[in-house]
Amino acid sequence: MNEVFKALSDPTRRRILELLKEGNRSAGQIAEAFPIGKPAVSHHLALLKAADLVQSEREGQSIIYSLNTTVFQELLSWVYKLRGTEAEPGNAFGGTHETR
Amino acid sequence: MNEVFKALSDPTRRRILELLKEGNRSAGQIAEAFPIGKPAVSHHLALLKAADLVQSEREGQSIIYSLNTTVFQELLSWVYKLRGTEAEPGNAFGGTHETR
DNA sequence: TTGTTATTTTGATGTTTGTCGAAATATCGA
DNA sequence: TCGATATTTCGACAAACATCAAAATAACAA
Repeated sequence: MNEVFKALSDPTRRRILELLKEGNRSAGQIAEAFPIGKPAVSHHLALLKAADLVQSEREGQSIIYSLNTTVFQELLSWVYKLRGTEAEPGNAFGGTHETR
Repeated sequence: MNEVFKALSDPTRRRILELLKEGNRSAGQIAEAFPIGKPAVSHHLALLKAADLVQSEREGQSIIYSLNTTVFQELLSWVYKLRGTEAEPGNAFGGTHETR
């Protein structure tokens, strides 16, 4: 979980996630969207992958990155615990464990 | 918002938040709960305060810290946007804007 | 195999960060 | 005011981090 928060602490990495939200992208396409070099982006992607926030799959010469939304649930749980009100919905219909 | 993520990227600061969830504490009480010195804890508290994650109020010689849960809502919104399913509940009864 | 494209790894550099001890600031009680 | 307690600020330092240019790796095409 520490890796997740560390990964989210950098603005570039958060914008990479927001970009991947729009659709899967190759490492090169992601790099083009930022004013930093490809090695730097590659490094950010490695950190995001280590945190399990993204997945990667080779497709020919390219490597396609995509969001891995499963980890976001853990993140949400952590925030909910702090906030006190234990809503923590898994979907739009209500909580997974109501607290009353 | 960047300050929030930066603040959450350190394990000690996250544990401070979890400690304050149990109840308000003075800076000294917080420092006692961690194996690092008081100046370090004071620094962490300053970052948490700059991120608006905690509030502080002087009470005699002590300064009492408490959670400021309002910022967590922004944090939740950010995660929800990424996750795709726009549930984003403000309470236990459902979303603030259903997406269908 | 040779050359081209896509991506990562390496080595180096400047910046930021977490921590410390010591000093400074603030409040209270005698 | 003086002394004790509580907290923060200062100055310094080592570790971690983001970035770069250059080299290395991997897949494809000719």
